[in-house]
Amino acid sequence: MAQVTAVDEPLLTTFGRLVEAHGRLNKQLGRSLEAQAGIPYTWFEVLLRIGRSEGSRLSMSALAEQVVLTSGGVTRLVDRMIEAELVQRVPCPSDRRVWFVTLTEPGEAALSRAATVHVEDLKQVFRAFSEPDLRRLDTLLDRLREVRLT
Amino acid sequence: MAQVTAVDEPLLTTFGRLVEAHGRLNKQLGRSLEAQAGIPYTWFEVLLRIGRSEGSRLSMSALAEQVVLTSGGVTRLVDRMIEAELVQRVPCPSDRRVWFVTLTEPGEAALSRAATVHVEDLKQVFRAFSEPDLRRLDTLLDRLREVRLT
DNA sequence: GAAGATTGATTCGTCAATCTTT
DNA sequence: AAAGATTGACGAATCAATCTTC
Repeated sequence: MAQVTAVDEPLLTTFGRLVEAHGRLNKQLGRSLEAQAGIPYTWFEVLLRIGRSEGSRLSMSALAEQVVLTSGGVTRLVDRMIEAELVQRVPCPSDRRVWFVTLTEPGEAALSRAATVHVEDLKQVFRAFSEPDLRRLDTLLDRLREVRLT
Repeated sequence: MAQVTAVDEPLLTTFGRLVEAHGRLNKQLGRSLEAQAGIPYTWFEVLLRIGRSEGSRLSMSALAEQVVLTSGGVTRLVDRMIEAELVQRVPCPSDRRVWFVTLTEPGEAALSRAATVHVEDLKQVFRAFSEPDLRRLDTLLDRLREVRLT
């Protein structure tokens, strides 16, 4: 009879599948987006998060929180996107430590184009998933993304 | 009446949640693993994949496929782990282009320790999830990780 | 010539330290 | 002193080119 260790725990496999699913999809969808819309997936995330936010603007730290990067990482990411003229830095009038990031005109256009491309890809990815399955997955992931390790 | 664009597509949100859930959990669990077991999550993945494989060995390319990295990325990853004496490169007798990676004695020990730590963390993460929910999530992720974009 | 693996150049994000504003 | 943001030094993965073996 084989010894049972932590290595056999099913939770390990479930989490491994999350990592693998993310890795594979991110790679494939990222390539497709880059090829068809000309921007990396990270940029798309930034454009989308800003586009969906209250007042269409996000502070650097709010953006970092949403895209799950460090503040230093976001500073550099936004630098590159400003270089590409897709976003702008706008000073916050009430707190001079804060910078807002907003979309430029070409930024909005890029968001719209990239979203169209990405949605088509996602339809393919989820082709074989039923509506109830999709809703279940969405709900489970929504709960999962809120989890904090104490 | 607001205009409906691709930006409003629910699939976009579902995939965004996958990315966010992965990002958050990976960051937290990675820190915990590094702090308590002394190895990065990527190393744990490598150890686990090898430990679970037929004959407890994997070729470089099989490893790359499983951990979703490029072959160049895996070469460097394995280099670091050899440096730390957790794995070994073993030549394939029947095909001299191929190198197998196997666990060393300390590698097996590290796998076992890290798995224990990681499983405890995962129990916390999934604390609020019922057994049926866990099974559903596992099944959905398993299907998702197989998807290939045509 | 194709497959497996490695290497050089580059890119992107992290960490820790720093600067400014509150 | 704490919070928001940026910077220098560094680590880890990618891509494209290369080498070896099939």
